[in-house]
Amino acid sequence: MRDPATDKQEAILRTALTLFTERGFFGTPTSLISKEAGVATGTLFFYFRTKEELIDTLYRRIKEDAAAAMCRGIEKEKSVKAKLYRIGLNAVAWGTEHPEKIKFMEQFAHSQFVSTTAQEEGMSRFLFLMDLIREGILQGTVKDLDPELLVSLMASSMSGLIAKASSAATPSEREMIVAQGLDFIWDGLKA
Amino acid sequence: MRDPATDKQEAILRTALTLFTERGFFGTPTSLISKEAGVATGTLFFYFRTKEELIDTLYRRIKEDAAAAMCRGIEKEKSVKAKLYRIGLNAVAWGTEHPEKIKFMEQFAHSQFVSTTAQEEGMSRFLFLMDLIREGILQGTVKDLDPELLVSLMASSMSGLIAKASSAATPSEREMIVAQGLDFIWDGLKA
Amino acid sequence: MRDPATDKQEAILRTALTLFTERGFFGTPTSLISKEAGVATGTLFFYFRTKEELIDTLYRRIKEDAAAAMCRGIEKEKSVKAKLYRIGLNAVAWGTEHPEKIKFMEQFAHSQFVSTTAQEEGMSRFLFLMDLIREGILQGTVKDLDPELLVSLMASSMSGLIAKASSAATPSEREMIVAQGLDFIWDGLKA
Amino acid sequence: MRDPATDKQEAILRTALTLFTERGFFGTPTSLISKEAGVATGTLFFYFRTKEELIDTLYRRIKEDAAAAMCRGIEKEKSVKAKLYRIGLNAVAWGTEHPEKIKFMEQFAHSQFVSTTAQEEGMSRFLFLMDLIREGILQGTVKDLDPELLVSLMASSMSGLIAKASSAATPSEREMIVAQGLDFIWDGLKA
DNA sequence: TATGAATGAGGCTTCATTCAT
DNA sequence: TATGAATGAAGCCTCATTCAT
Repeated sequence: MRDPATDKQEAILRTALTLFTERGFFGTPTSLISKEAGVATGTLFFYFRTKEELIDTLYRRIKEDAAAAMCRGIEKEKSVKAKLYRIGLNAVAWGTEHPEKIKFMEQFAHSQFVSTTAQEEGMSRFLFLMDLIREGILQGTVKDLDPELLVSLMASSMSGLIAKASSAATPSEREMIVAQGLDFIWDGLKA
Repeated sequence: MRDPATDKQEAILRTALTLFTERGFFGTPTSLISKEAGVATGTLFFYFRTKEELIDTLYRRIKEDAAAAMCRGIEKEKSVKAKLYRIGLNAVAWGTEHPEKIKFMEQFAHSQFVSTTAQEEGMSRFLFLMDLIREGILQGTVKDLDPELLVSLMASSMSGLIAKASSAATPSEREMIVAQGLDFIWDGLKA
Repeated sequence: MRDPATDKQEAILRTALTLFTERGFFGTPTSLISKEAGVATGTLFFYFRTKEELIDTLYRRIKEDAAAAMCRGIEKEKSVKAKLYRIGLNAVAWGTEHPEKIKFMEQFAHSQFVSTTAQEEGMSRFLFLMDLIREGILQGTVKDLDPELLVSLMASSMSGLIAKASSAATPSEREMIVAQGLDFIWDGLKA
Repeated sequence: MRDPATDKQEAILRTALTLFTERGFFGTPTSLISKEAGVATGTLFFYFRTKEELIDTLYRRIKEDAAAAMCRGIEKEKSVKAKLYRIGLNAVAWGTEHPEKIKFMEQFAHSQFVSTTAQEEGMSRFLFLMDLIREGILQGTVKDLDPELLVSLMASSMSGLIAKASSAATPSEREMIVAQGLDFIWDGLKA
């Protein structure tokens, strides 16, 4: 069923993600990636022309994955508030399930190393958040401020919340942290 | 008048900060730092045994600087809310005045490259924030939640706010962003 | 016909031996070795992870070579005395034919630089000498002293003899030196 | 009573000897020597213009010391054999008392690093050995061979003997080793 | 005499990338 | 597609030596 060629590419991406989060972009030689992935050095460069391209590809995949995860079930919610809570819950769930991906994204965002094209492109995937905020403003449930500012504040608090939630000792403790954190954010947003 | 020995060390630190924020830790060879600082290669390693030690030293300096800047004038404020606003204003002011330092700190925080000793040590400088939140809880003006969580949420939103404020086109626009951002944070915190 | 990969490794070893004996371990940069061997810098480190590993490998090869050379034809000799003479002749012949190898071994033996693992391991190759001495003692033709002491004395005189023989002007002079040197050693050993 | 200046020079020489034998010439930076000797980096280069000059000076001192030690009491002995035994005993005694000096000499002798001037010059101090051998030949007690060869054989066996004697567990064991070793050498030399 | 900050050439090694097979 | 030997530029760091004080 599987294309064996694609399998190698996938193995490289999977291994790269693990190693990058464990050792950083610069602490991870491409030779190590190929060794751990069980392919030859040349194979990596057959699928990705440069190390940077490998990193970019990884970035796009993860961003896509994150966006998809956050939207899940959002259409079932009615109010803007409920939708934002759903997004928050999804985000935290995804973040705690894939801590390597979160770590990768953060490393990527703060590395001067990488081409900014991928960085900007990725932003577009979160435009639905902006739309949601705008909707809330129109309805009068969200503060009538610059939507960009609100999205930015929301996103940054969310990233702090995910970090905190990931370090929770038990699932129930995590749930409480998430609930309180989402309240913080909503109280900050609401009109 | 100046101690010439100290001058060279300072020149290295100053140059390193600029280059690290422009090109990243790994994009900045030590040879470039010494050249730009106007000293010999060996001189850098006379003052800092390794590149890592240079980065750590820079980190500690900046953290210290940031903590001092944030506390400025805090004793004049009476209420917890006023104190938090003052801290917020200070933080944003410092961040927009020293964008390289902000950039450096973020890069440092997300780099697997660097020893975590400096990282943990740095945290201790911000314990006063925790104390302030605790005071607010006791007074009933702040939500009665885990203070660590609140500090974490506050700090992360603040970092988003600083980024937004730094990109403001005019001072008056910046002021507005800051005011709105601090309202967001306070509304999230308040009981 | 030749494995081209092995050829490069051999070229490196051959060049390294020459340069090490001419200029010493520390007077020979790895960059010079690779240049003279006609390979890239990286190639040397592809075959030998460190300079030390290169030196160790060279040491083991030479030790092996020496041991093999010394044993040559020994089985044809009957008496212990004849065997010892044969070994002595072999040793001197090998030493004068490969002065670089002798020089390398001496430099290696007296360099704190190098791992002692290779050093000890090498000793095992000369256990047959000990056995021969023991046999002579049992037969009553060799002094009944600690065999280790006798081997040690024999080996050290032999190294002096090789040095002297190598500096002989003519082959016939060399033969005479060797004959006299072996007499010295045998007279020292015999009961 | 002591010239304080001379004290520093002596401290440097003493420290250098220790460090050189422990870590090798190349494993011992001059900076470490000065630090351990308790002087400034510049001071070392005030007394010795280069590192090489320091090593050479050390070499000459030790060679002188060794020659003096070996001759001790030789005039009391009558026969050539007795004199050679006395020299042998002296040599072993000196060698086991000053293992660092032996180690230093060997390292020096096999290092391409160092100027050969000092090396050759040092040889002259042992001409008395040659004279002694010549005397033995004239008397008919020593083999009538090239005296240079005999001295060379004797010297090299002696160095093996010293190594063996130094590793003796008890003084009485050492004495036995030395007696047997000197017998080996004399039996090799005698007519 | 003595100091130690400063120098800079040079050493070892790494690693992204290529290319013949 | 896949391999892995080979490349060589470039990085970090060492250390003998100098010189102003």
